[in-house]
Amino acid sequence: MPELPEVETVRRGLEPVMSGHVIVNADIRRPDLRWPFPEHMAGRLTDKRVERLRRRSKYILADLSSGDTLIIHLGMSGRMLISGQMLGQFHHEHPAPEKHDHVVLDMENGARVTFNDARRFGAMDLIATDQADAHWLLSGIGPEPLGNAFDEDYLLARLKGRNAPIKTALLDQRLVAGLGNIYVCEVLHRAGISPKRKAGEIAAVRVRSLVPIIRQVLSEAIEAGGSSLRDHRQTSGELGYFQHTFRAYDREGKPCQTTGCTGQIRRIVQSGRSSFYCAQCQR
DNA sequence: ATGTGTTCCTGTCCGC
DNA sequence: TGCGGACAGGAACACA
Repeated sequence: MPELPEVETVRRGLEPVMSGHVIVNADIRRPDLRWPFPEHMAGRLTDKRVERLRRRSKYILADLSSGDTLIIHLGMSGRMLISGQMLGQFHHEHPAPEKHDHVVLDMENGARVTFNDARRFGAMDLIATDQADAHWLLSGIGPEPLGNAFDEDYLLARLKGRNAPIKTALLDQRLVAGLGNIYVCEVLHRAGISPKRKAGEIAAVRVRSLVPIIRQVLSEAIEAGGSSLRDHRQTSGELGYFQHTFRAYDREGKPCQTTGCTGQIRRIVQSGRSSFYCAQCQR
C-alpha cells in the first residue's frame, strides 16, 4: 500500500477538491472492502460538507459537517482518483466506473472522487469526529514520525529489550506510525543498520541516528509525490517519482550505492516480507 | 507480553 | 498462449 508519503500525497491531492466542499452524491458500489461498510454510509455522506481533510498514519480522515469523520485506508492497492478536472476548472463529464471502483463521491463543485482498490485490503468507516482518535483502527497507533512526540529518547526507550529484528520493529505501527516495507528498507540502508539486527541490541547512538533519517526519507518522499511501483498514483493519475531514488528497495543484485561500498543489494524474507539490504555496509 | 506465521483478495510477471 | 507459482506500499488475527 501506500505508506505515509503516498497517503499524504493523496491527501494533498484531494484537499483542493474536497476540503470545504459538499458531497452531493455517494455511490457505494459494494457492501464492503476489508470489512463491511457502516450502516447507511451513502446517506451519512450525502449533502455533508467536508470541513477538513487530515492524515493520521496511513489513514485519511475527512471531518464532515454532520459531526462524523470518514476514515479511509488504502490497503495495499487502494487509489483515489479525481475526474472532471480540466484546466483548473471542473466540467461535469466523468468516465464510466471501471472494475474495482468501489466508492464514488460527487462533489458540488463538479469533481468526482473515485476509490479504486483491486485487492480490497482497504477500509472505510464512519465515527463521530470527537471519538475518531479512539476508533479501534487508530487508537493503538504510535506517534507520527514527522511530529514532535517521535524523538531519539522515545525510540531508544521503545526499542530497549526488544528481541525482534529492527526491520520488524519499525514496521510495527504501535511503535511509530506510517512506515511500511519500502521506507523501512530505505531508512535502514541509509543508517547502515542490518535489518536482521535485534532492535534492543543496537548501540544507542545508532538508534538515535534513525530519527533524523526517518524524517528525512519520509520528507523527501512526500516532496517527490511518493513512490509509484504498481498501484500508487497521485489523485491526478500521475506517478510519484521517489522510486527513482531507492537505494535498497527492489534493487536485488544491483550494486550498493553507498560511497566506497562494493557490496550488492540482497533480498531476504523477514516475517513474510522482503527485506532489501547491503550486507557489506549495513551492520 | 512478544514474536512469528497465516490470511484476506486480485493482478502481474516469470519460467516451462 | 496457457498454466502454476511467487510475489506485491498492510495489518488483523491466531497461536507458540
